[in-house]
Amino acid sequence: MTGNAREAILAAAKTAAQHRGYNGINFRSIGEAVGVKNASIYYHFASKAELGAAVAERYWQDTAKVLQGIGEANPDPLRCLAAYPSIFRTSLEDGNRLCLSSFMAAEYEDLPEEVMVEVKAFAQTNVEWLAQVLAAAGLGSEAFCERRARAIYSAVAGAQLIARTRRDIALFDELIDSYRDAGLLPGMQP
Amino acid sequence: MTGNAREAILAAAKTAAQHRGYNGINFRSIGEAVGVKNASIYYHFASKAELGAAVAERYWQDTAKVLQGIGEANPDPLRCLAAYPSIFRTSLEDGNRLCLSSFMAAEYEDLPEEVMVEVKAFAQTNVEWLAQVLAAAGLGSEAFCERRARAIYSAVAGAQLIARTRRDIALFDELIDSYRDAGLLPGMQP
DNA sequence: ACCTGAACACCGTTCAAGT
DNA sequence: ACCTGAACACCGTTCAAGT
Repeated sequence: MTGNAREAILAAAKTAAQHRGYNGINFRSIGEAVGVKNASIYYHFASKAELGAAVAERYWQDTAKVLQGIGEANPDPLRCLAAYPSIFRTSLEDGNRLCLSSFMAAEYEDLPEEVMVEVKAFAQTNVEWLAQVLAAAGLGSEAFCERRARAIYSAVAGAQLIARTRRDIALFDELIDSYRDAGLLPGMQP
Repeated sequence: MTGNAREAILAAAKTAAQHRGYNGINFRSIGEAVGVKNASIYYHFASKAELGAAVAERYWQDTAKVLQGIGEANPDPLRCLAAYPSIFRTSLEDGNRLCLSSFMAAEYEDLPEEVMVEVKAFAQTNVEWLAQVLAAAGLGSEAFCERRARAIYSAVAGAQLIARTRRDIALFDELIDSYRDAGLLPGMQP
């Protein structure tokens, strides 16, 4: 049963971070949600920075699993690429949340180094997965695929950011379609 | 001479917001920078929300002027489009700052409605300018140009967000080049 | 092993008071 | 007309103390 409160704190902090970013992680609110006093959180996490890093770490690890699942469910690399934006779309669907990484990218001046490390790991996970799938689709050299992977990742993150501002999932879909029409994303509807 | 302290407060708040977002606007720090006590700021701005909205409003108005300048300096619409990303690049050059709008898009759950209105005006200004230039370049129907304008804006904003995280302007340039190679941005080096 | 109350310096905000 | 000091509730954090 050990780690039960720790898990609950982590879950509450993740929800808060996805809605309001690192700055939105509030020890008193989390304590309330979990059923402990805010001082108790320090028994489980040495600081807000450590809690934030733990949230971000788990976040990119979860995303890595989802990406792996997409790869396994879609033997055709072009289908994988078509499914990729759904990760970002899901966040918007689910309470108009922003990708944790984009959030923290915006906040980064206030971000402790240990949190930043995990944010970078998230981007790295996405880019590596995309580069690999682009290569499997035979779309170009290794260097080209990595370059294009970075472009896709940043464009999709931008689409999520903008769509969120308008609370408009249809706008997100339109932006992704435009990327596809323009040739940034390899063609094919999901 | 009236409005002198008001201007100084606005300038200090703008700098803070460009580095740390709306949450980074700190009345005590701004008071110190301006040479007044934090309570005095309330004489000029009724609340942090009003100050934030004033900062965001001036920000999109300044950007509108820069866009107009690009249009006047480049009779060729394709040259205008090639110059567009420079607006976002300049922020990164100048202290690795993020476009105020992207910042506030990330923070938006905490953003007072009056600030949000100005953030949307910034996006609108960019998209309208882009759509007009795309149309002038004869790149398609009005509907197509507006759609593509939104895609360019969100992709460039995403590139700035990601490049900022790595404190790497070269990455920003590479992403923009990739967008151009892929066909999202009409071709031609700036 | 896990939690708490009380305190700290810091924040936005208010307000009565000063010039 | 413009500014201030003192107070408020709120934050992250610490720490001695409880079970």
